[in-house]
Amino acid sequence: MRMHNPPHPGEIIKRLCLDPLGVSVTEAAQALGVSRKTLSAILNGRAGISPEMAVRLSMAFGTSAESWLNHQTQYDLWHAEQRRKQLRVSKLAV
Amino acid sequence: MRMHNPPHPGEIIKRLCLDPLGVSVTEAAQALGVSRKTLSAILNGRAGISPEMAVRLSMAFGTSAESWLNHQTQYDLWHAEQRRKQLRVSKLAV
DNA sequence: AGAACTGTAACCCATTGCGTTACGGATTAC
DNA sequence: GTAATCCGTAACGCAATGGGTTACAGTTCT
Repeated sequence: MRMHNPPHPGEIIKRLCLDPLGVSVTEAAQALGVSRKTLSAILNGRAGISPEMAVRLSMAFGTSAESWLNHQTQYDLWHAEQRRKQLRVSKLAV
Repeated sequence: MRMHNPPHPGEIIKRLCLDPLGVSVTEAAQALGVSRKTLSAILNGRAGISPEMAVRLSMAFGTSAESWLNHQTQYDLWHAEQRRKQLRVSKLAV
């Protein structure tokens, strides 16, 4: 289990895609075919990357959709793990 | 991109966890701390594995939460990829 | 027959992804 | 100094989804 809070995938999109290309949020949103608000929410960690958005990212930036979704999974999982102790679950197997 | 429709994670839970242990859906739901309906929906592919459920599964079956979430990610991604052609996205990078 | 297990429909609730519209702040251009 | 951009974000609405409870029908086992 990861010790440190992983960055939300939005930071990664900004650092690895938008910044290097010098693309504005507005331009990127138009290219992705989503509203500026939707992309902004992702970039600022107020929304996650949906499966469809992962495919859009792969199409616009020539990356793998899987990697984006994995970033999101790792992020979600870390937060879920933080609440592990609050879950009352009995063991069914060793 | 995977060619064949991957099984929904519910099938995997049933085949790898419930069946080998001879645990009923009712028993497993109680152990997991969720309603029978919730587990049934997952097992029959009418619901996905949420991050919290992945942690529950890892607690009950001694498996890794990450693997369960990855199964779900692969499943979701495959279905999103099926609609890739319907997405109008412009390329921003080579 | 009776008990246990299962799938599932009908509701309710909270969350979340996405859209549009609109506003205020910051930055840049003229 | 004024106008144009760009950006974050609040306020709505809509649809989907995870989860709970209750309830009914169909199996299977005792």
